[in-house]
Amino acid sequence: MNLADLNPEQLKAVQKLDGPVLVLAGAGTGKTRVITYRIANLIEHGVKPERILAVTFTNKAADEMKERVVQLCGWGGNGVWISTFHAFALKVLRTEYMKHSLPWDFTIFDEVDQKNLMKQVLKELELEDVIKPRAALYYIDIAKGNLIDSESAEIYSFFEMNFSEELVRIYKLYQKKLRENNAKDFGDLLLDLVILFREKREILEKYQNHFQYILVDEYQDTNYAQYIIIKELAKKHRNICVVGDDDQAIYSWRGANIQNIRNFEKDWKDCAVFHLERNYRSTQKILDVATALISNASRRWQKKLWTENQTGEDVVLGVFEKDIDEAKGIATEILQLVDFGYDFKEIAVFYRMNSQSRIFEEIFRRYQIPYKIVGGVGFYERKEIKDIISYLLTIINPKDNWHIKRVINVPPRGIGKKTLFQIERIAKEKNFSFYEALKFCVEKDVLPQKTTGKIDEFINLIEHWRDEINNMPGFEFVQKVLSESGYLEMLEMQETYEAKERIANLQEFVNAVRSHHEEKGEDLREFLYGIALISEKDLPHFDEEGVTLMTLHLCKGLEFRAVFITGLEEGVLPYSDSLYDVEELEEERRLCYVGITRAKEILRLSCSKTRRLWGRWVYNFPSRFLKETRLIE
DNA sequence: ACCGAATCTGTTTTT
DNA sequence: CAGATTCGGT
Repeated sequence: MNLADLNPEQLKAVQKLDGPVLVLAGAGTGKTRVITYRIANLIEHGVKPERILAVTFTNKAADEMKERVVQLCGWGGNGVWISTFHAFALKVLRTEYMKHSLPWDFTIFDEVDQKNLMKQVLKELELEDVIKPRAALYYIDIAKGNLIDSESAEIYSFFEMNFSEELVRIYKLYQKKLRENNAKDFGDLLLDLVILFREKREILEKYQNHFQYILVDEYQDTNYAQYIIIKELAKKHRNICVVGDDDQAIYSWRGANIQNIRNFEKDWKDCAVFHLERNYRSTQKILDVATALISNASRRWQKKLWTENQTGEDVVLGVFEKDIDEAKGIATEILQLVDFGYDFKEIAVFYRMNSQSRIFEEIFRRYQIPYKIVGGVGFYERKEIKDIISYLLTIINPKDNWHIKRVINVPPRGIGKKTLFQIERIAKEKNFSFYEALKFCVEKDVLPQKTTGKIDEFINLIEHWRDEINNMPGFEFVQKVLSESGYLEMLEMQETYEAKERIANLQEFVNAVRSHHEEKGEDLREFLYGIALISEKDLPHFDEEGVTLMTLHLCKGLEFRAVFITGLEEGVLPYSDSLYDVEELEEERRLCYVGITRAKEILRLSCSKTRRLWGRWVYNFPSRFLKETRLIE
């Protein structure tokens, strides 16, 4: 580590090791550098790496941080606890549950699982016409983020709306079903950690004592639960350093509370505050546009970003007739940039919603521009991937009543709806797990002979895999399950383009298992138990050549030499639902600001007069943000 | 039990 | 427009 790499403000933030520290870091001001150097500095001052905790929001940020810390401090850097909030919570919950003989082997439900479960809940309560699964899940997630569990007294006043009674019932049944499936959702991870800390003081104290130094990245995006977790953990040593930028708060819809960072100075009275305002990333002209836009935001910390970088190219606005023209225009410009010596992977295209990516895919293929889409339908959300994961979870966890139902008839084994219903009934009556009920059916011969035979075959298959799982490396085992289950065969028979794609995806999954094993030393079990926390962003895109396509939300924390921000229209950016809500509009502006500040040299904004949205042609006005940046009128 | 066709529905952003 | 769901024929 060389402290000469830092500017005066950065240096101060890195050297003030003890006590609460707030670092207000504007976009591109070397935030990550401050965090990593701080960690390195702590270690140099004799702090044991394992007594430092650094929390981030995405796995990608965590991995990057880890890498840079190791670069700075060598092998010792590996000991630092660097992880996302959710991964941290998961790790503590598993460890402590195991120690206290609580069910530690729960699975984590992803969005699709959550929605399916919620559908069941609503059906059972006959509330399908009252509220949609998505909406119900949203309210529950917000409740969890505010530490309102389904049994607490405040729950009634928390849901203050005309269907709060129903919501409470929904919440309770949803939690009951999660428990029955030995599962937790994302919100539970944080909520249950707080509950654990509250119920077992000695556990909290153990972690309080253990972590001498705590760092939090993107603090402006923390929700109440995360805020409490950090506050409690830091109570003992009071060495807490948070880094953030209220101008880049874009997750309020997920329960993030911008006040957490705005109130930090009140929470920690004697805290030191450092402002990072020197931007190292963008040209002056890009910064001017960003500043012009964000100066329209209210109640912000006054920051004045400055740079000694070059003036740079003008920021250009492109106005197009149709969305397809926009895509073509951008494609043309990308090819020009490449002629100028830019590399495809130094260029990014941002948009508000995933659905906008389609048209770029189409045009880029036509123009022979290599591209990679980040996000969208996540790799781990694809049907075939969820299927193989379900097989594996069924194999390693006999109590899993959820995933086994997903795979029992995929490929078709002649075990249909009626049979399933019977088995569920038996499971409920006898208080068996689904798997136990299956075995029971075979032993007692309660079902038609034909079906019994089919079920027996399935059980034998599972048992066989359970015997074999420890006899070979994880990726080989996955391959084995794929072929012995008949899943691969089923796809191969289809001989369609789509089926081929699916087979390729499964192959990629096998590779992912292998690389996780080789790089992180994780065994198959660990990999599976954490899989719901892995996002598309972490897939090995690596040196893949190509223009990056992604949503504005995903671009935070990244930078590119050239950036295109598309769809700057009223109703798209800002998004239509936010047009009449001041707070939401502010967040849309910040979202746009985040996108702009990713650009190092070239920034192009664009809008289209009409575009096909949800199957219809819609006519939009240019975004108000364009006026605010003074690029029009 | 299975498959394909017809019909319905719901549309942001994500750990 | 695409995905999920339902329905009807085998």
